[in-house]
Amino acid sequence: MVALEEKSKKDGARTQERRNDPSAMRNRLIDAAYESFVGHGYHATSIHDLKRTAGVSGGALAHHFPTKKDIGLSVLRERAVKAVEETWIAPMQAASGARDAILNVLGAIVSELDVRGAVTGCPLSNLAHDMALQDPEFREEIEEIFRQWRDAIAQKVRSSQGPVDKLDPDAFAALVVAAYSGAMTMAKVTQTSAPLKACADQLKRVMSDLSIA
Amino acid sequence: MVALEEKSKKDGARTQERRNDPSAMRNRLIDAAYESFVGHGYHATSIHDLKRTAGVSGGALAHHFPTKKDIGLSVLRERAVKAVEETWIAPMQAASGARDAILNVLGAIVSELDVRGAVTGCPLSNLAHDMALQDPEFREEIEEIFRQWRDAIAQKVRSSQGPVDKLDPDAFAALVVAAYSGAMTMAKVTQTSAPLKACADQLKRVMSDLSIA
DNA sequence: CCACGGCCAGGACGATCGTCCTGTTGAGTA
DNA sequence: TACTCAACAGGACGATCGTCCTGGCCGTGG
Repeated sequence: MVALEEKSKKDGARTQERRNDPSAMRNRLIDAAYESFVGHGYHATSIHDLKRTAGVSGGALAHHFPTKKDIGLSVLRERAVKAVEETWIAPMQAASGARDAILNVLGAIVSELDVRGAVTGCPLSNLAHDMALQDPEFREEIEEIFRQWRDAIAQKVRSSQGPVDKLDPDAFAALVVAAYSGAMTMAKVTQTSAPLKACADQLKRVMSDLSIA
Repeated sequence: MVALEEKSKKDGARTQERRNDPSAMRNRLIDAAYESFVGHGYHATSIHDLKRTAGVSGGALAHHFPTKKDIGLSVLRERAVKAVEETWIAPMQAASGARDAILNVLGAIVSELDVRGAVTGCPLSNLAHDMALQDPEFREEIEEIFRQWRDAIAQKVRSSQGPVDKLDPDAFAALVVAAYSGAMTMAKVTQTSAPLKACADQLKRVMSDLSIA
């Protein structure tokens, strides 16, 4: 360390095989951040944790994301919105009836929870809880994602029910999102899929009684 | 501080008017911790924040709560459990019918949100999200509180419905808790009581259709 | 009244926080 | 090939984290 510089001793353990690939580097960073923010929380995740799990240097991180808030916003805008889109919005739009679409999504998530051991909860809900009140920009971003989520469900409910039904599609969509989100919170706490199963069963019965196709 | 000791100069700005009152000191600490943990989150709250808001010294805090985890456990056991008890369990047990009890609680909370400007969300849900996976003891404690909460609702539903109804009280209680918890998450994100109102309306209709008294 | 132990003030401690700085290397451009 | 700047490595920086230590004060049992 003092005078014995061994920068290229043999060839072993080079510092890094550096190759400039900004977008890949950026994606590694956001992916690691999304996983950690969802799994452990925004505040519980340190910059050092991200550097370690993503395997990047401080310089690279600072180059792509000057502050932690920048990472948080990018996670919301480029990962959270996509997760909701793939898990909920796309299946809703693709399905023929609202009832089956909702129950299928819930069933798929129950299966997924049963396969893997741990339950980390609803990603968006997790992010919402410790990011929403942290910064107004966070809150607005999350609010928009929730809105699109509810709208996709409400839209399908609207097109699936008869013209004379006096059910409010928006309010019912809010109930579905709330029930799922809250059930995932309890699933996270109990580390089982039981709360989600119970809510899915109840929603099934409710939709039958409310004549939602 | 060196040689010029001015411990009783006139009488102004004494260090502290110390009076040993351990239980009051402890309560101030837990109250401040509960408020901050619920409002800003467990990880987002530092020990220094607690010392400042509660107005206690480091020595006092270390005496009553050696570690941050100790504060967290005490907040769960001595405040969170009581909050759920007062807000939900007691009203459920006191009411004659499950339907009115649930709708009254939801209505009261909506009014409360409208009175004050900000929405911090469901206290237990907030605590659950960034404490449950932090420590197994946290998780078990929160799980037990959720269980008591659901049981109180299920118990009232059971005693409010006819003997031939094939509704599962436990599953329906899970739906109520999940819907409320999730609605409060959205209310926190939108900073309005609208999501909670929507869910309350839907639950009202659902309970009518399910013949829950 | 005295001594003793619980109670509490204030600050030190190493670790780690988020950010920024310096220097080097990669890959286009001319 | 020579130049240039974005992309990256590695570490320094002050601030703050959670914890613990020293020492003085309070109230109670003897």
